[in-house]
Amino acid sequence: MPEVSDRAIGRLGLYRRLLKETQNQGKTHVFSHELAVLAGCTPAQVRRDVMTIGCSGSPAKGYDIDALIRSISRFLDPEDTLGVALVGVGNLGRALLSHFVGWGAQYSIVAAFDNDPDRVNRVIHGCRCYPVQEMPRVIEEKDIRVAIIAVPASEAQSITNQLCRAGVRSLVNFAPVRLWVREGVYVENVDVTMALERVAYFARESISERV
Amino acid sequence: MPEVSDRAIGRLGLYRRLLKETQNQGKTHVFSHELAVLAGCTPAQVRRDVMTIGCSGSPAKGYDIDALIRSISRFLDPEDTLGVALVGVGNLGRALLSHFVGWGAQYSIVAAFDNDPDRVNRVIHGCRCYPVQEMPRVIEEKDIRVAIIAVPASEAQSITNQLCRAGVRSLVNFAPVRLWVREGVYVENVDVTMALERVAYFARESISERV
DNA sequence: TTAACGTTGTGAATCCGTTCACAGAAAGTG
DNA sequence: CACTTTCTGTGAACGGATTCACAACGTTAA
Repeated sequence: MPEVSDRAIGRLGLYRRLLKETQNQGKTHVFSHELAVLAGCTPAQVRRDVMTIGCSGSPAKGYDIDALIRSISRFLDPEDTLGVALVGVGNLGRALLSHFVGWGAQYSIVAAFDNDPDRVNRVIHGCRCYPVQEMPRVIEEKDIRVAIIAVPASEAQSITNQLCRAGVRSLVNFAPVRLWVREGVYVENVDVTMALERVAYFARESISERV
Repeated sequence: MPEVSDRAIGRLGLYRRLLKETQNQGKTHVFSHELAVLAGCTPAQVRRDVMTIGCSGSPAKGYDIDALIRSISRFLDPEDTLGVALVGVGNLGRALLSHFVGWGAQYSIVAAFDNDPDRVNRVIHGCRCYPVQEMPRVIEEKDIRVAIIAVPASEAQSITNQLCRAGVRSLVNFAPVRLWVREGVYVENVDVTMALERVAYFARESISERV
C-alpha cells in the first residue's frame, strides 16, 4: 500500500469522475495530456498519480479508461459500503443531502441528526433525521465511520467530541472553525468563508488558478 | 505590497475571525502559540504570516489584537465594498445566501441569478434574484467583480464564460468540474465530492489533520 | 542595576509536492 | 526490417511553503 498525499487522493477521485464522463462519450483510451487538461493539471502529474496506484498504460494507446477506473476504485473505495452521517439539517445540510442522494452504493448518507423538532424523525431527501441525543446509538448500530458537520460554528466542537467518542474516524467540517480531534481522526475543512475571503483578495488584479 | 501565497491569505482571514472571537472574551493581546492552537498550525507559521503583512508584536505581551486585526483588514479587504454575485439559487445557493446574509459591509451578495421561474424576480434571504439572461447587464451596473457558482456541473462552464465576459475577476466554484478561464481570472474550487472521497479514504485508519 | 525568563523576528535548513527530462517501448511507415 | 514518432514510466532536479533555531529584546524580580 503506497503512501499517497491527500492532494493526490483528491485528484484521483477527480480523474475517476472525468474518466467516466469521457467513457460516456464513447472513448476507450486517454493520454495523460488529455486527462491533464480535463483535470486542470500537468501530464506529468497525471502520470505520477497513476503510477502511485500501480496502474500502467501503453505508449501507443494511452491508458485504458476502464482499467484505470477500476484501479482508482480499487485504491480509493473501501471494501464494504461506507456509511456517512450528516449532522445539522439546516439549509446547508439539506443541500448536501440532495447533492449526495443516490450517490451510488459506495458512500451514502445513512443518517442525519438535528435538534430542531420540525426536522427530527422526518425523512428528508430520503434520509431519516434523528435527534442528536440518539447519535451515539445510531452511529454504533449503523457502524458509521464518516461524518459531515453542517452545524453552526458554536456547536461544532461539541458535536465533534460526541462523534469521536462514538467512533467516527474522519470528518468533513463545514463550520468556519478549526476542530480539535484526537490523533488519528482525519478532518477535512471546507471553509466557505475562507474561500470567499481568498477570492475577494485575488479579485483585485491577480493571476492564475488554484485547487 | 508583499507577495503572499493563497494558503497564507486563507490563514490570515482565519486569524482575523479567531482574533475577533478572542477579543470578545476580553483579551487584548495574544502570543503566537495561542493563535496557533486556535488556528491549528504552528507558532512559527503564525509569526511568519504576521511578519509578511508587516505587523509586529512585543516579546513581552505578544501581539496587540486590535492592531493585528486592523493590519489584516488593511491587507485583505478591498478599499471599497466588494459586490458579489451568486449564480444558482438551488438548495446550495440558498444555503450560501443565508450564510452570508448580513456578513458585514465589506463583502455582500448583491445579486442572485437563476433560470427557475419560481425563483426569478423574487427576493430570497434579502437578495434579489434575476434571470440569467440579465446577468451581463446587472453585473456591469453593480460593478460586480466576484461570483459564486452554485449551478449544476453541466452548466458551470457556460455560466463561467458569461461571467468572465461580463468582467468578473474571480470565482468560487461549487460545481464538481474544473473550469476553464482566461489568464488572470482566479478560481477557487470548493469540491464537496472531492472532500467526501478524501475523507472516506482516510477513514480506514489514517492519521493527522489537514486544511 | 543586573540577571533570568519567555517571546518575537528572521536567515537558514528542511521537507514534500511538482515538474523536468530522458530512457524504453509500442505502433505506424516505407 | 529499419526508422520515425509519440507516448509512458521514473530518477533527479526544482521550488516554494513550512519549520528550525537562535539572536535580540522587553519585562519582571531581586
